[in-house]
Amino acid sequence: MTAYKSDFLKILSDRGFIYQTSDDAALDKLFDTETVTGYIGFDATATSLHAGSLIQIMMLHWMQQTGHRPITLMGGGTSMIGDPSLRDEARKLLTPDDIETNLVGIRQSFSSYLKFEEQGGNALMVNNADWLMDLNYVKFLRDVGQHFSVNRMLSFDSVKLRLDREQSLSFLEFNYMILQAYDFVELSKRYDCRIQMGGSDQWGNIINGIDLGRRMNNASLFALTSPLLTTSSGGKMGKSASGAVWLNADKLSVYDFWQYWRNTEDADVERFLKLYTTMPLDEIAKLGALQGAELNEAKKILATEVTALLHGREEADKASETARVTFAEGQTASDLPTISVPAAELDAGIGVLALMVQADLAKSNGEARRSIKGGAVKLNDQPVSDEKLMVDSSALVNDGALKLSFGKKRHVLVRKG
RNA sequence: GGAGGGAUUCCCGAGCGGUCAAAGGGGGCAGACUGUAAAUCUGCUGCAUAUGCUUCGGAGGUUCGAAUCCUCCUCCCUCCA
Repeated sequence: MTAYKSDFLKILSDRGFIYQTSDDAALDKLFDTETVTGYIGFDATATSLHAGSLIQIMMLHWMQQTGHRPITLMGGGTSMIGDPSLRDEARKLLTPDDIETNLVGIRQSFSSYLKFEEQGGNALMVNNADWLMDLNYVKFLRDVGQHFSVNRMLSFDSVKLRLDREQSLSFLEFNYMILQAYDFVELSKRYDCRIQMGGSDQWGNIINGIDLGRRMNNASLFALTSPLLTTSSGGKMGKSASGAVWLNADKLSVYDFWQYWRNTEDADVERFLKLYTTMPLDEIAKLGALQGAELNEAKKILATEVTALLHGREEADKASETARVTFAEGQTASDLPTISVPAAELDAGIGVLALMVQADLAKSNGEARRSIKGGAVKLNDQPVSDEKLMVDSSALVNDGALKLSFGKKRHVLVRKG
């Protein structure tokens, strides 16, 4: 890596965000001398983003921190079509209303990292539905389609892999890269957006946008991609016990979010500190140098810092304290994720299996039953061996709550509600 | 348009009339060991439960009995036009 002069690229490079750029020198100069507008595209297929998108979000964050203007492009238009790659028959298409709801949810987590206009910042959130939905097919083909060579499109990895593996590739999907390229050009026209960032798998698509921009408007556009993140043992980022690591608190409690980062593998701690926190690099180096069990301290800091960025310092500290009480002292902390069971139901007694499901510790009675057989379930720290066990109000020992545990790490408090 | 091949549980992939809720691997979860880590080993991995129910692209049919055979449909792939 060359030594960058611009603050933005220097930080990104030092912290491990950069995989590839389209023109190192020119890009560096651009960021060093101008206020640059850049964007990253996101799906609008769920009401929340998850940890897998966090690296992209952090890039935008740094962009704004170093004086530039980040744009989050929501794929409202492309989400309308639905991703054809998953071939389980006709996935339910998202309605405009669904997408609108999703955008609201997603915006919520973005605002932890970026300052939008109403927060006194210059960040923008735009939706590609604004220009994609009204395209005229013939006009589009003439204006845009003429610039694409199918020969070349076929040579892109995303396409080639599919063809080589004899998997089907719909025409619709084939067109995604064109739409994405068009997005870039449209943004450059509307907002003078100069750079598109994304994961390294997006390289081909971004390059297409650059070419298209040059051909249509003689614009000079840039690409920057980040490495595709996996954990050291090869797992995908953003997955955990209960599924995706959602950013919105209503989909994943702050405590569980904290726990996700707390359980980072040793080998990933330093890398993650650089990518997902804003801590100074020299401090990170110190933490990363810790060995063996001491590394656990670094993991706690990682968890708290990442959580603080998203949910605020106060919430992060609370999660950290809850974890300390739970694990270090073996006590029952009152801030563990909590569910309420109607008083009448609890007085009458409820089966453990049902309770497990209600607490979201099992997806079905069957799964709960199996976990009990496997010795994974504890009630108030006492192993549960009888799947028919009835739980009633007498189990509320800790301050009006009972603690239901699945494995060593997942605990839920049950209260009468 | 012609000829052939294929669609299996989260993924890959066996099965080719009963012993199939369906081999094996991956992934995921739990247990043991640890440091709330990794690696390793073990167990679990359709739903409900006391021998019940719903699964093998879809709809019918043959049979005591079908993921397995037949018919039609849908989608995919390869070769030829």
